[in-house]
Amino acid sequence: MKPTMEDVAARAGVSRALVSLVMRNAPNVSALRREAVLKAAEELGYSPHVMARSLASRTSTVLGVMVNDLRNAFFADVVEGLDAAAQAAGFDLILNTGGRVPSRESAALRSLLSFRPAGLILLSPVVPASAIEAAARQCPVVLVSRTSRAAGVDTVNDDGEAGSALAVEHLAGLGHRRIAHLDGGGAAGAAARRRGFRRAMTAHGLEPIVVRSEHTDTAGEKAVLELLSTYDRADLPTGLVAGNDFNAVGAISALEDNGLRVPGDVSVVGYDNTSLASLRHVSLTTVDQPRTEMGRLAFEALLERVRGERTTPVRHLLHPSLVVRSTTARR
Amino acid sequence: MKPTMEDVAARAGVSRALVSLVMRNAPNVSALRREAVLKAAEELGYSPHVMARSLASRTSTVLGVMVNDLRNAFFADVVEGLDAAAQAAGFDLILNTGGRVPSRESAALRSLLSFRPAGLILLSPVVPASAIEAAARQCPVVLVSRTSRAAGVDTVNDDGEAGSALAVEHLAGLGHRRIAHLDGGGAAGAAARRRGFRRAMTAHGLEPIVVRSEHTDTAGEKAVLELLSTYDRADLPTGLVAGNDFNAVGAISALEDNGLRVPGDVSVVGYDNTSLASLRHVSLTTVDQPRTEMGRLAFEALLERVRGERTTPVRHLLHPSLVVRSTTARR
DNA sequence: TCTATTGATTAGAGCGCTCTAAGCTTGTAG
DNA sequence: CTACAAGCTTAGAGCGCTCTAATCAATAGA
Repeated sequence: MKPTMEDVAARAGVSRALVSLVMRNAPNVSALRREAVLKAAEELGYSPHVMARSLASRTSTVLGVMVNDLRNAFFADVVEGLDAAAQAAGFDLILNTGGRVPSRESAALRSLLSFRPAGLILLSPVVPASAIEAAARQCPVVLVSRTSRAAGVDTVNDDGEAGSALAVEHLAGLGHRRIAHLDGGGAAGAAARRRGFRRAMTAHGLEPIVVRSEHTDTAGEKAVLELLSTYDRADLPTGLVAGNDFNAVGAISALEDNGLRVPGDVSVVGYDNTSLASLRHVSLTTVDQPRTEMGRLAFEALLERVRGERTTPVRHLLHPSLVVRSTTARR
Repeated sequence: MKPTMEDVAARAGVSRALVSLVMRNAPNVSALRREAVLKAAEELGYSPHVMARSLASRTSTVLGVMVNDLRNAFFADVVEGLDAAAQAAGFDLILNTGGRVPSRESAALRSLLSFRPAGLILLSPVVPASAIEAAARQCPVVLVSRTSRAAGVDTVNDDGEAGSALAVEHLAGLGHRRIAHLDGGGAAGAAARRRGFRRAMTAHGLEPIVVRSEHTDTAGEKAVLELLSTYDRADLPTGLVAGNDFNAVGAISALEDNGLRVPGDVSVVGYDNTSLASLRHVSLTTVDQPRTEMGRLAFEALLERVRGERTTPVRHLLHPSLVVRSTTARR
């Protein structure tokens, strides 16, 4: 059995309360006793029991994190940022996945709440807003990649509209006029990207072409085939703004299979700046969001709430940036 | 403030102990009272306080998980498998990263242990064996992608030797005689893969060629350039067993840049079967480990220990399989 | 009718800690 | 010599729950 505070106290010849003070390194403990306690703790291999501490102090150092899919590199990066910030501030993460299934997410949420966490960070949850608001009544909640109007909920999002606009501006700047967007459908963030594309295109006096697709490489291929069948070669869009990197890579494959060179004939821009994009073999021009930073900001927002420094909601909208590589060229 | 068991008891007109029984759905509670308690709990939005429960029952439903890098898709997959199994069995994960830095990992370990978890699962930790054994004295420990001789420690590893052998046999079967391995150096699992390569080659009466490399795409490129500079075109290896998928993709880029076609002139096999490998654009023949399964097995091993069903260590060595795609062809 | 017996319920101690209020030393001033 | 801070230390209640042992009601057996 692990030693308890009582054991340490006995060995150091002091009271349990004093051990407690030393462990929380409170002031007003004489150096003599402090040393003695530390020595005893060391010898016994004592370390405080977080749960007991949490119960007694009515405070929590636990943050509940729900991520719908860890395999998605985006979330993994956010969690990394989150973890780094949390660890530095002495918080622990309890992690759950909901798999983008509302019922499973609800269960995951309940499970997290039963820890009475200091706060909750939900990465792109699909549960109804009412469930989020209910959770927010128990502890501060930060949403990543999802919006909310609730007062107890902070949000951290990347500006998908701005990202698409960046891509459009890049292509337009290179002289492209016929530019198509491979739309991500119902995927997270797809709507904003589509909106941004439309807006930027009309702002440049260009006709927005939107092809329905998905955030996968096979869908990217299919979308290109559809373009090829609806347009004459001469009228084919010369610029493609893909829904994400996978989608872009699929599109590139299909283009090359059909004798079109990238970026010689068609320029392609991805979205997400995944590790895939940076491979020399792929070398995809793409839009990058500050993912780790998003995790850090989410934690920071939570911390402010936990500390009671802020009660009004904050809505972070992070600026994406364009990473120019080898799949885009002057028209 | 969240309602407590006392509140529910008061509302249902029963004792706190009865509420406790209902919450743990113990037998020997009359349907009448059970209903009343459940109703009261529902109305108050009550859910048990896991930490208090854990403290009182002297049991834990928390599993500590340390992963050195979540961005690595391998670990993310393992954690997914772990999480699914744990959730199904009513366990919660508390997650930490150690970043492959021994000192940070030790801190992470300490932090996990302060939760008095039911068990610990360490993914490819770099802390010294003594630290792992110390942890194992406090609770069962399962190691993933790392071996141990300690009696209190179970291990789950993929058979890297077998994986490399699979790749060699595939290439040899296609008629290749000059086969080189792009070695992963000190990366996790690299040693086993190298060993397996050597062994399989000599078993086939072939001369093993090993080029020092790393688990990145740029290192893959460099390794190929090195091969090109040391061999005449006619003597160049016709088969490459890369350290991992990224490495393989880098190698392919370099080969194509130098006028060699894949798989026309050179066949390339990757390792890990990452999402990258399955992209049609890449379509890499590669070795797949059952990653999610590894997570599941790790949890299962832990559960057996927690339940006291087993006290002798178990060493899982999982069989990889070959996924044949388009980067390998008959010589 | 009385006592076992069984099943349902509850009182109360205790898990390992925190925290308030009280107690004990000193040292210094009156 | 007494009074009184100021600085350390500790007693003890309590966090929300579990669990043992005791209580109580109801039924069965003699």
